[in-house]
Amino acid sequence: MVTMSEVARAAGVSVMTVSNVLNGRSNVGADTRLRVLEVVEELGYEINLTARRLRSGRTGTIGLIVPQFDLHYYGELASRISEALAPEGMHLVVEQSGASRERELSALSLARLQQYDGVLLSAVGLDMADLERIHPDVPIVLLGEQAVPDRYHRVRMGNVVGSRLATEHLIRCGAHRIAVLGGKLSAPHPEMATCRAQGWSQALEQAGLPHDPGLVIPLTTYSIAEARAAVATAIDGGLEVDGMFAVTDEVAIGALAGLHDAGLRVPDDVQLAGFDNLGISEHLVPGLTTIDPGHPVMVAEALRLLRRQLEDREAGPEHVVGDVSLIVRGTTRARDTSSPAPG
Amino acid sequence: MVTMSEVARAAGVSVMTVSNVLNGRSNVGADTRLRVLEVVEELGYEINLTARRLRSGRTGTIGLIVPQFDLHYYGELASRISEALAPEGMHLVVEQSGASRERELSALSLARLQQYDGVLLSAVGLDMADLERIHPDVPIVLLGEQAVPDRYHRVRMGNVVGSRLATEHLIRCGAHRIAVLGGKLSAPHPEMATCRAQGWSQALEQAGLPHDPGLVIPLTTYSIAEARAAVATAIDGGLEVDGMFAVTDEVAIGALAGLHDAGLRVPDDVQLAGFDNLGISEHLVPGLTTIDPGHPVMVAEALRLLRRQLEDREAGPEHVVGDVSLIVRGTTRARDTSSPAPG
DNA sequence: CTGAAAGCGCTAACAG
DNA sequence: CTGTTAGCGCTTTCAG
Repeated sequence: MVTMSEVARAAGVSVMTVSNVLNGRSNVGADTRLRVLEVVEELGYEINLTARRLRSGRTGTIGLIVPQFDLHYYGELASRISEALAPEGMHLVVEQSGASRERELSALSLARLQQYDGVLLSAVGLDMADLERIHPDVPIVLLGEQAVPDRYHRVRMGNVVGSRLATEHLIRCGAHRIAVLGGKLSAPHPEMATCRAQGWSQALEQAGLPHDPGLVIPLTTYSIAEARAAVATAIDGGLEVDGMFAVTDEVAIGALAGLHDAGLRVPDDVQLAGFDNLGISEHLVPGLTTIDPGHPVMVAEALRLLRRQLEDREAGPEHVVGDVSLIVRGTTRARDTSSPAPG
Repeated sequence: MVTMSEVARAAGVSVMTVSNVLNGRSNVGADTRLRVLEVVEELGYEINLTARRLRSGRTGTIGLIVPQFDLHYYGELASRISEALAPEGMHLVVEQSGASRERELSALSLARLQQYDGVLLSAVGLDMADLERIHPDVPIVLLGEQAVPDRYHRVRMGNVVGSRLATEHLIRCGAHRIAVLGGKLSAPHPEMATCRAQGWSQALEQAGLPHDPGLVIPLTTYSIAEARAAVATAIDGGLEVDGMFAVTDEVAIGALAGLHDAGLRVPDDVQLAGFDNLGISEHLVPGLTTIDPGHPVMVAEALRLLRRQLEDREAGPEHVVGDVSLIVRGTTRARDTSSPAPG
């Protein structure tokens, strides 16, 4: 393990000069700089980031904490953020909180947070009280829908609007009985499933269509497998629908399989719309009609909020809501002109 | 920011005693321990992991470096490893190397590697020479197919066997002209695409079927979108096949869409098999016939090799190859008994 | 069972 | 432009 002082000795300079060279500071002569770099190369020296961090407090690393690596949404999110950070010379590391409150709390321990210059937190298990208790001195931006104390910076999607858009589209295309897959009518605090169910019920209400609890197919993990089983079971159990709004594309994929299991065709028997516009959604057969939450903007905003806090620790919290748009594909029919469009 | 010495002072003990309590060492009296813990709680003290790391060298963290977060295979891998590590009190952080050689090399800089107790590296852009040059003093386990210097510990899938199995199954089910999507017939060093193409050609050769370069549909990113376009283009360009072996499930998903674009039905016109058995593959419509690489065993082996090195830095390198198995689903037809099964 | 001293490798602050 | 001094917060080592 080569240290900086060994480099300094070999180059005949002080450690400070080596440090200055390595940090690109301009207070080093050109020839000295060159000699130092040669020795660095020669000895194969690499800086000890841990020591630098202990001394300087900066880490050069942003942490992203997500509930599960294997939900496609989070993989895409991580990928986007990582690419956006690279040009700024920062790098991203991703941790999985495992969706359990306990592990999420442990991921959020001050000890772990301190390892990052900033943290993007896509929490699901934490509630208001947990977040209230935490007083990190690391900039944090919350991604997602849970209710959070005002002092947190936060970026979230236009859940209600998007869900209403998707449901309205199903209605325009002729669906009259529309289930919500993964929806939740009430919860102690707003969360993704309740926000999206709200948009669904708003659209149905406005169109004078039923939106009773019988049309809600609840889910707990939002996995493809669970969604598939839930849909097949619901249909086999007598649920009659001609449309379905899935709260995420991930569960819409499960719905596609579950409807097929139940002997129903999409979009002929049941039309389907999702939310998230995953990369894969375009390439399903049929392509999934869905809501695009404007991923690039969301990522850019999240990083902007982080940078603001990095530059000014006292920056007042901002609360950004993304713009959504409807993406029409094959799981919904061409607009049914025989039935009057509402609104 | 509360420090250990503040806790010590408040508890009326030395920092060493606080350290001993926090590390669960047994050389502290029960009452002292209790008092320390009370003060820790009271002051909201949390250990500074950076300082601990600088002094002790241990980090409690394993790093996983993958080319891309948004390929489903890596998301699933990361999720599995993270869950397997949690019970051991270690935790996983994942980095994206971005598939470019440059960023992969930067992820592999000693500086970055030193931040982990061990590293699981799923490299793609690195070649033999790069890996030869690196002499990390952190335990590393390579996951994947690239040729690596002997001194590296390594876990890989049964690529050739699996691909042969998949192709043989297509043949048994009546396919005669079988393309390989994403295959590569030659490369400077073995890699996933060449290994899997090799299994494909072995099966065809043995059955006396064609396996000429015209049946190879090359890919560069192995993304769904690229695969879809490549398949549609190949078919539109006159490629006539009744079977297709996709080197990954990810590209098989693209093939499903591309074949549909080209007006071909799966499995009626073209049968399809993939490799990886992703979580989603079971839930496609039709379900994807694929090769299961035995994920749990691969993960367990990778962690075993890591532990071995952690316990004994001089542990001789091991080279593990996983067992594969064929998973038959709807993208292949029931066995075609009218055509003689080969072999 | 508890404590004092030393130092991990680096950088901030200042002196020359 | 370069060097010296001090110390980040912890754990190792050794002494009581």
